[in-house]
Amino acid sequence: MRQIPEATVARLPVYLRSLTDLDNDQHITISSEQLAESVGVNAAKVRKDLSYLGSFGTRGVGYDVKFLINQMSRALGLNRDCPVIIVGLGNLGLALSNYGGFEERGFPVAALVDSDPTKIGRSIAGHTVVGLDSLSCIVAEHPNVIGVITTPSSAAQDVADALGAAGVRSILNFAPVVINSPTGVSVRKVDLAVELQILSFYDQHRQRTARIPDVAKGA
Amino acid sequence: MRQIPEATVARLPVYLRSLTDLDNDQHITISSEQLAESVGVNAAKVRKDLSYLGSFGTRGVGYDVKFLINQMSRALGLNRDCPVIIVGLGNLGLALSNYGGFEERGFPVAALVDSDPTKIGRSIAGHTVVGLDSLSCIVAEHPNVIGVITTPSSAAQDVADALGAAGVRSILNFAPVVINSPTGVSVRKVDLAVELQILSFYDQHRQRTARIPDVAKGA
DNA sequence: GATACTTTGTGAACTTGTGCACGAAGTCGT
DNA sequence: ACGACTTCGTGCACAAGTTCACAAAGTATC
Repeated sequence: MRQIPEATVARLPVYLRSLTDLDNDQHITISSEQLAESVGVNAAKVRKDLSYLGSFGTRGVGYDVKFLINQMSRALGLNRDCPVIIVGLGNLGLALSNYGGFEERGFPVAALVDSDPTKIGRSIAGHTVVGLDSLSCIVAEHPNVIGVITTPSSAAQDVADALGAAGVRSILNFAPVVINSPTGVSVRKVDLAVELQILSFYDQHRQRTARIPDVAKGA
Repeated sequence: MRQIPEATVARLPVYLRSLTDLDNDQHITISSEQLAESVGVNAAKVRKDLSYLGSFGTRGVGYDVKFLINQMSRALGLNRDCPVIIVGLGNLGLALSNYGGFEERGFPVAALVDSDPTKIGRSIAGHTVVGLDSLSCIVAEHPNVIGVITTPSSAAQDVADALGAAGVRSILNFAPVVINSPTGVSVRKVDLAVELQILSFYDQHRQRTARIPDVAKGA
């Protein structure tokens, strides 16, 4: 099978969610047209994207919802155990630890980590906070774990390196700083201020340039 | 001045942060090469991006850091008052309300909104929760306010419509659902599960495809 | 002031992503 | 079984974004 384009990969999770909703609503099959409408893109794009996973559609009918969910989950690696470690228990880290959204969507919290000795040992949202030295242990137990960095910017690079050294292969970075990925580690960044600033830009320029670009790509 | 490409707009906030850091470190000027390194992109791209704002560099020297910060802030509309309204005080909404990161980065919280009568009137992080009917009042006081949706998916579209009707022109949506933008409103989406799923994909495919794409574009 | 050096700004090639349009392949009704 | 109809899969042209490469424009030194 050919290499899946980056733009397509970024859309697969969005399709997957729509499909899950449709499955819950008892839909058996769906056409590219319908799926396209529900995620807000072009139907041809949907078909092209899905075709990278294989030829799963039936002409004249559409795609089997359950089957597609299965294939897509497999492609995204969601049939494995996919826990997260939250590193940095400041405001945002605490918030995310108490936010149940991770587990709910198939990414259970494996551990909470902080370097502050006064925080280590505390219990937060059912987890006992451990130190950075416990990383390798955690990774040994959860080989596919994803590191979530919610430390201050100044600590982010060091934490990323520590995660990499401990064998973590994927990092989601909330610290507002560009991280130099350790070798073999992929990093994605989420930055709320950046999102707000982009919105601010388009708001300020709205008057002169009527067009408001579709900004779905922001995650 | 010509229309600024979308991809460039998404990078401006990242440049701005690097420049702010550099300014704090007493740097007076910076070359495109250095700035490129600090945000992890190609130097030519930096120059082209900055050239959309105007010809602010000096050949043989580079860019004046403070001047560039100024121009960029103006372009992003950050010299205005840019508050946010958080709508939906479930787990994530509460988390973000208590997270101080918004104000810290120039986006003070103007109000907390929920539709649940048992939540209205409560005080959270120094703000009294109000109902959806108060939206127009808030917008009247804060014309450039950005709506942050942290409701369950099922309520997101209705809230977006209510925000649009109240005069909000920018929305940041955390609900894992595609919103149909009310006319004249720009919407950006942040979805943590999507980010994790993308990471999961590349992790699973790492073995066979050595290349790990640089995923900086994720916000 | 002339020469060597640095760095910008941008035209042009190249890569990636999008959308159309249409043949292929299936279903459905008769 | 056959024709009408639906929908997929994909080749192709076009648009957007990236990178290269180099002239232009400045600084620094002697």
